Amino acid sequence: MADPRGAAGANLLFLREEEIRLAQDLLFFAYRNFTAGADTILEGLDLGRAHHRALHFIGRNANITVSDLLGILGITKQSLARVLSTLIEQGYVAQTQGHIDRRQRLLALTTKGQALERRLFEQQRALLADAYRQAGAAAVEGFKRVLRGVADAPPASPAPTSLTGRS
Amino acid sequence: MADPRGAAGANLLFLREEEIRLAQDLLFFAYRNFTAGADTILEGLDLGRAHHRALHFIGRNANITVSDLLGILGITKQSLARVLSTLIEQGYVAQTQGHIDRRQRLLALTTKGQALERRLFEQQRALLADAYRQAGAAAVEGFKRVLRGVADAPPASPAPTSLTGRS
DNA sequence: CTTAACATGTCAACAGAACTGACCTAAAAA
DNA sequence: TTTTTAGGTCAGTTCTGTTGACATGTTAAG
Repeated sequence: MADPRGAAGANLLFLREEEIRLAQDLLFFAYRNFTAGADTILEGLDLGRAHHRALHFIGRNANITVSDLLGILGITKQSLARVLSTLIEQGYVAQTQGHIDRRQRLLALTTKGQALERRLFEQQRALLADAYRQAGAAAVEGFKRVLRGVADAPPASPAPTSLTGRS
Repeated sequence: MADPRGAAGANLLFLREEEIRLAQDLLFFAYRNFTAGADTILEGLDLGRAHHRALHFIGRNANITVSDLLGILGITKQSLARVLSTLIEQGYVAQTQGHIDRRQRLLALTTKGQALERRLFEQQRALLADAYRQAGAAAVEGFKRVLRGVADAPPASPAPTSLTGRS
């Protein structure tokens, strides 16, 4: 679909580029705003965003294994260990041994953990619900469609800096 | 949760909540995917995501002042200084004194800086363009509408930890 | 003209969250 | 029985953010 020379093509290209740059801006500011509220709550508890992420995904996947959680978060087990040990020490998360495979430590939120997770959730829910209301149902559908496309994209094509495309 | 009669209401509430939680997931994975490609490029240059952000906003605002950039990034000047000094040392960014107010140091990308910024941009452009294409123009409009709502939201309402059950 | 406010830079110390590398235990699989 | 897997832990490093204190020009106000 190359649109060689012609001011129309160049203009379209420009619009496209400006459109993408706008999206970059929006993603940056939106993501920051999205996390800011929860961060404020966490501060008062001596927890950080990493704790929130663990809490969130344990909440969404009760009795998840450590390695599955590692896979979702995309961090090393040493990084997770620090976060997880705080959450367990302070009673937000409980571990139980797997019955089928007793090497596994299944993770789940305690009542206290559920309460905190809900408090953090409500903060983000309020923000998103407002945005959803203002944008309308159709926009929300589009929002999710595009976001899903970005989230499910392949793991970054090789930077076209060299010609050695293969291995 | 008490489900006082009418399962319909509770069900709607459930759907709403699941919808929001899904959006939390999507935002997390999308944002990570979105930044991953650029991060890979930056690694090879001994630069980090913070450098990318500075590069991006200087590119979008030629001759921006330091304090305006600080305002956009939302970090301290000490944090920016570290990042900025690397970018200047390595010739990605140039400073010029303001003519109206000679205290100001106006920031702009050098040719080398523009080249790097473009390379990083292309990586993200490819990702977004694919998602846009698959989702369709209408979805893109909705995407931007919702995102703008989140980005422009007020700076986090006071955590409703008290009993003020809201308005 | 002096003084206060402002724009910017810088030194030092510290925290959060990621990383690598090495090594350990217990349980499951081969 | 040997090897692999799930998980834990110690130690050190990097990046990016934070405070606090202070220095240097420059502009604006008295």
